[in-house]
Amino acid sequence: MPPLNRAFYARPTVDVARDLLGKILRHGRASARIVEVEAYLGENDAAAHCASGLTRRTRVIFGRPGHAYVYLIYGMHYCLNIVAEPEGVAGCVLIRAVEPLAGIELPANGPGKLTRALGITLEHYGSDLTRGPLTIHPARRELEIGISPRIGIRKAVDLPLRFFIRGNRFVSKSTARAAAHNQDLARDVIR
DNA sequence: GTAATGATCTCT
DNA sequence: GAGATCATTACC
Repeated sequence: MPPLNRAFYARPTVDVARDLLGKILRHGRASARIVEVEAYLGENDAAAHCASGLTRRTRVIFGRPGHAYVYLIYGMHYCLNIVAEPEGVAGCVLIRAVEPLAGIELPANGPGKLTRALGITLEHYGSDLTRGPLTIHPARRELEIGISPRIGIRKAVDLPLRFFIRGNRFVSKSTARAAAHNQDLARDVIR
């Protein structure tokens, strides 16, 4: 199965985030199903790294869609993001949790854990997801999507920009907690 | 130059 | 509720 093409990523960040759920993330022999993501918009989103404009660290977010934005947080955890929106428009999707399918021995239910489990580091910064070594592949499957506010941030905490697969046990613990508080939001179903 | 600050996780 | 631990940012 070929990787998702550029057009998939060149859409509004929220659409890309929701559609990434259930897709297969591959790195070398390791593969995992994406079960939890968060959308980070450009301007108007105070919680996003790219909110304060174009810097050296955030330049890929403004670049071509379908590339990886990797950064180090708290001095010890790498986080994997997928660049969305057409070139020139800021927007990215944070992969928060994946379900290990093959070639993975470590737990991957959290942004810091999944990068360690998949061997993702800063050298994947700006990597093209349509070419590899890091790729995302389609997977047709019916999903029940839950929506909740993002967590682990200080600003714009109330925006419902987190998407996850309901009932999947690999969704991170803190998401489940946030969802319990927002049952009216977590009721969306797509196919 | 230098200093403060996190899209976190684990253990106590 | 603290600690691990460092790239990026903002401000001298």
